[in-house]
Amino acid sequence: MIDDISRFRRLARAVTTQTGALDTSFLGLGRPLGSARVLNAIGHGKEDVGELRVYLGLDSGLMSRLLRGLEAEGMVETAPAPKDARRRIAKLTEAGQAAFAQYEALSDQSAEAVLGRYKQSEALLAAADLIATVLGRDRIEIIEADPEDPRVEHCVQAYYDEISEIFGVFFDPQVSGDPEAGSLRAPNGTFLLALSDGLPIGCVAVKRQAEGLGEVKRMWVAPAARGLGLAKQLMNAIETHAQRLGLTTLQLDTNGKLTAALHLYRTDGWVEIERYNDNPYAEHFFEKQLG
Amino acid sequence: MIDDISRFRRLARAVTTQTGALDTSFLGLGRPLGSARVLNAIGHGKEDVGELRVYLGLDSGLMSRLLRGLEAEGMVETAPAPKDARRRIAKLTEAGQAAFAQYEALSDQSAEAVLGRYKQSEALLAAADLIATVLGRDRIEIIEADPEDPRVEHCVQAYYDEISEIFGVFFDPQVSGDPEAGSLRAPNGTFLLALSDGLPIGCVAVKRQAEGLGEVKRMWVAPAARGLGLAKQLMNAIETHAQRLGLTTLQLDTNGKLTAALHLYRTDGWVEIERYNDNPYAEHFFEKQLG
DNA sequence: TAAGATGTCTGACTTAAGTCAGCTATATGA
DNA sequence: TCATATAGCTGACTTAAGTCAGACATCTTA
Repeated sequence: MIDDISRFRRLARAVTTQTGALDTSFLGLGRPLGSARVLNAIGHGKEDVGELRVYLGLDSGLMSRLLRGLEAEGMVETAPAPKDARRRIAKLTEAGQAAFAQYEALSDQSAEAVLGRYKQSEALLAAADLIATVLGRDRIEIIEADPEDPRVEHCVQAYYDEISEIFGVFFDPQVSGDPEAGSLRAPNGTFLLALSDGLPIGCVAVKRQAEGLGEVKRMWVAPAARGLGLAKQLMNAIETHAQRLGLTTLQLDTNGKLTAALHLYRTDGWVEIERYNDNPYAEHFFEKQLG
Repeated sequence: MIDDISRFRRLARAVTTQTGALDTSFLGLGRPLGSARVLNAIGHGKEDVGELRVYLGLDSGLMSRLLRGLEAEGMVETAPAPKDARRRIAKLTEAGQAAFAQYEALSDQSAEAVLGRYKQSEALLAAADLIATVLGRDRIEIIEADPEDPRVEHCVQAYYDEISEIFGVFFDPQVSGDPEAGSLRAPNGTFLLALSDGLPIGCVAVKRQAEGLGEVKRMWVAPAARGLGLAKQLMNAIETHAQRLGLTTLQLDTNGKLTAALHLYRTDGWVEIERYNDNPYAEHFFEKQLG
């Protein structure tokens, strides 16, 4: 009755009821659900026909017909892909974008209706982030991003907020942007961002300090994504990128209060070394040889 | 990009992807989704054909045909309702129950797969409860239940755990059951239980103290259901039931630490009165005239 | 008890969704 | 450059899903 699995299945029912209602309302716009799904997927940036097919799980014949229908309606235009003329790229026309905007507005309304009627919506959103991230853990992507990308800035801001909180000191997030931004992009470094269905949930950066020597910085995982092994994934990814930048040794500093981080470094091939900088908040220093 | 509505919509996508996968796996059992839905709804206790139709949102013709199909398969038997021979009641046969059990096993497996791969599953479950309850707020039902119903006991246990926590004292939940159980059922009182899609999320009881005088007890709302106005709904419901029991005045005691409760009573027609018992944890005493 | 309402069923549809074999154009690699 | 693989398209299907009008039995109420 009140066992864990029932509790969790209840979530699926609740969301499905809600989303089912949305699907039905999608029909109100007069287009069958199949075409509506295709139109929305294109609107969300899935433009390659093959990718669309996989994403929507459709047969190639059906896909083709649905696209043909949307073309006849004037919602979509397709053209061969420049690099491979067998593949086709679908794009929304202006009318298509307008239709897509209508669907988006419907979805937003339904989300807003729930959020607006609940007072502690930050708690609700945190719960939503957690569940969406756990469910989507197999679809987390780690991408290279510019330090001035707003999604990176969101993570860096959260990172500074958090260490300010932990150390009871105010770390200036340099509202004008990360002062080290320049050294955190190629060829002197790189910034990696973890995305779960578009939401930034973690980051890590590396910065070249000397010939062959790099320092790992800005390691952060969103609260909703902790416990999924994302930190380890990020570290693996940054090591790979560091090697590509020609780095052979990595260093990093951290603080004893960050126990999860300490544990990760100690079990992931890092060796504790002597203090190598004068960062007053750093207590532990690590090094790892790559390759 | 990271606005509240996108964050919330992301949840719907994540759960739909997950549940969509389940729907597809339902097809693996060789029955079209429509019949599978009907079979599952019957298995979950929706036996009245009319209720089934509303619940699944189907046309009466389609409903009838799907039932006929399941009957032909030997999964379902229908019979006229005893009280109204126009209505029909559908029941699973033994074969039907076996098929239903297969679907349940599939659903459990998929929930278990997610839960099992996440360490802090209590956090995940709490988040799931919160979201499911908020989404299902319009479908919360308040029912009369026996004080020894396991769902009531679950709430009472949680109630005692919580006040033990708040007052730093151990309140004995009387493992053998609520000692006042007898006085919390008709004709001397009643116990109300709030259910959200089957999950108990709150309770309240009333107990006759004298001719026309009742006392409200065991008022509790689950953490996941706070902020939805459920306490007020429960109070309204218990007042109605108290009137039916012939009570004209209600009393209750509470503690200053329970600020939300205090605020509710003060704004819901209750008048603060003198201490009327020797409960050492009670600091405030209220009374309300009914009718 | 007759008139109207209700709940379900059936037949005759329409539409959407999905499948499959075979076609064409393009790319790839020995 | 020729065989083979790949991506998408088309025609000819099947199946599922949904709609609608009317039939019938049963209940309700004036």
